[in-house]
Amino acid sequence: MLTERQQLILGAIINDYIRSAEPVGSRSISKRGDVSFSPATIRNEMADLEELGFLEQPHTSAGRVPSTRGYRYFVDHLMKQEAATESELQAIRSFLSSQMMEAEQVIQHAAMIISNLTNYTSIVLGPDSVNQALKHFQLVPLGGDKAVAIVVTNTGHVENRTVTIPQDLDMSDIEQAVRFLNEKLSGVPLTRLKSRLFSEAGEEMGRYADQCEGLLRLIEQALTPESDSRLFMSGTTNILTQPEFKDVDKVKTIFSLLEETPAMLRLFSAMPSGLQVRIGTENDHEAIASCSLITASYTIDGQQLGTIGILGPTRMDYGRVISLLGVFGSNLKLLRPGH
Amino acid sequence: MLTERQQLILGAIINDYIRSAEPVGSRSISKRGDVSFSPATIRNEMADLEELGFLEQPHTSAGRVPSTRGYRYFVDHLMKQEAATESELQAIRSFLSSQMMEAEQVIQHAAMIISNLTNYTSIVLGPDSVNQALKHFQLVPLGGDKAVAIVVTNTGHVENRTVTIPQDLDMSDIEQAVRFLNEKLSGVPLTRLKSRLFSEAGEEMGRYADQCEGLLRLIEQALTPESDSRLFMSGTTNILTQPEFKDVDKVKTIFSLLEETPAMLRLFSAMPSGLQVRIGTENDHEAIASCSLITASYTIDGQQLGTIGILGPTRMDYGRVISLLGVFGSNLKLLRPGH
DNA sequence: TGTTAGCACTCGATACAGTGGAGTGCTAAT
DNA sequence: ATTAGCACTCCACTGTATCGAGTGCTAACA
Repeated sequence: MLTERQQLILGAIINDYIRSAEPVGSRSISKRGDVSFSPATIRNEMADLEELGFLEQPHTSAGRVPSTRGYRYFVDHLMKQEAATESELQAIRSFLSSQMMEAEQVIQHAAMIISNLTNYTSIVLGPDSVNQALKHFQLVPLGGDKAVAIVVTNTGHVENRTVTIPQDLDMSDIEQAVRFLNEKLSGVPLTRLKSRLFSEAGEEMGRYADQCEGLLRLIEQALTPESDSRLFMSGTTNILTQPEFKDVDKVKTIFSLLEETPAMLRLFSAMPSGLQVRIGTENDHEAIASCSLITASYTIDGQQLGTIGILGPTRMDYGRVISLLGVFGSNLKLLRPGH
Repeated sequence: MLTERQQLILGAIINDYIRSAEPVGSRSISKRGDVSFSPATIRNEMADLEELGFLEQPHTSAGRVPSTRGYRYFVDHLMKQEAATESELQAIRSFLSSQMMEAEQVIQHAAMIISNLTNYTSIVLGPDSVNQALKHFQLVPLGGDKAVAIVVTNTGHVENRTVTIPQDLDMSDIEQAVRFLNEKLSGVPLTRLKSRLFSEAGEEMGRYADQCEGLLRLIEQALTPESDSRLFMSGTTNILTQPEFKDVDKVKTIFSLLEETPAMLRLFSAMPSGLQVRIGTENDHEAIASCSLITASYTIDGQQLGTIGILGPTRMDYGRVISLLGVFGSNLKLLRPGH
């Protein structure tokens, strides 16, 4: 529906704006090598593009700025993806295949690298509990009536919490229960863990005594995952380097959103899997109405493990970020989770 | 060395400035109930106080602002500590004695509360490895040649890292080694762990085979603690609400310091134990030359476990923060670490 | 008919002078 | 020793003028 020339001009404007962060005028577009029309012609097209909703004018005598719709069109049709240099991509890829660490850590480090390369903020959402299975469970007594409960999942993720042991429980009973758990529940998805715990326990119940009550509650408590541990961010201060955020108040609203774990989880759960771009007001959250969020889900052996997201101003370098995130698109060959 | 009246006036000025964040003039001091002198008299005293280095003047016709030295005198001699309400203190105290969680978590939550109450940033430095002993060590195989190494200390702190198992190692050998470790090294301070590992292993060496080489290196790797895990912060964005930090560049330098773990560790290690106040340029780090850092070490059963710090502008409410941190001064009755 | 040169116009950014007021330092009176 | 009075300083604010980048429109042009 846009003419060739309109596309050319729209693309030129957005590319310029991404670089300069300042409204771009007809003159500067005309001086570019790739658009060989006079400023007047370009002005006409700009007026049309504005009428169509792709551009906006901060005030009458200023240049044009892309609108959310403009960016959207750009991302969908115009953008060149080869904006990331091959050496950058190689650096991340080699890092991902280095196999030095646990999957989650590798992803987090990779996100950190991207955040450094792009000067945007990166957010990693760890594996959903649906996609993790119990690998190992352990209770380490700490003296007194406290113990540390440790849950290791098949992705190598370790979660721990301190629990209080009811006084009427015997240590040997607990040890037996833990051994039983590891035997029977290893490999069970975290989400099903509790129901399986109760059903399995029910069968054995007859044999063991009735203090199982307290024991069960203890274990249930120990198995409840903390939701914040799924979120990992890096480069949050990069936001401060972006010229559009030199106003402290804007920064504050964004930061408070980032700090609010449940809101972030909601935000991410609204993103479908695969590579996804949410531009400005397309995000349901007002605090980031002037930001864009690009997410990519990463999978290992076909199993969707989590999501990595890049948050930056709407004027963000979409091509670059998308090609960088593309590294995660193909099935990663990281530490293979035990089946 | 300061006269009674000078102290009164200095105190009044600093208290006013802490509230208003704006240079305070002789008139406003004179109008306060507690200082019954005319503006002229106060002006004279102010000029003297400035000459002595306790006050500063942003420009000729402005009011006075406390200098680092002024704050120092205030903290050492003038400040009233009862600035925190008893109900606030009680809230924290009851929280600390709730015994619901592991010591470290309790401290972190308490720090969070203080940070919310004061609108400053709180930083918790976890137990030094000198003060932690091994409680339990475990290797959980993950499939492939990876395993998660888990170290539990007597403070209930859990640390984990993923390690690669050399192919030539037998699983049963590893299990035996882990059992051996838990028997022989439980209770050994983390700092001595490695040397003890080698000495103990040396004795047993004769009996076991010579693949100990790889095994030892594996365990050594697993026992090396991550230094970042000792730092915990909350309320970092509170900095943005302080009027002195409406300049983004200042905020940026502070944030980058906060993100730089080693620098933060250095900063904290420069603070002696007990309650400590570092005002403005007294901090060795330029980035926080306009900030004050108040730290308190917390001890449990006489054992120094870590440090809690509050970072705010030099114009911070010292009395309030110090009295809030005072809660940690007395020996805490938290989860008692196993002896 | 599509393109472009020309021109009047708009409007933010910048610079500058003027004003008001908060605050000071000094002096003289109490 | 204290304070009232006063001249002085200097920032913050306001209004005005200017500049220039950029626009929209019209008329000429290929």
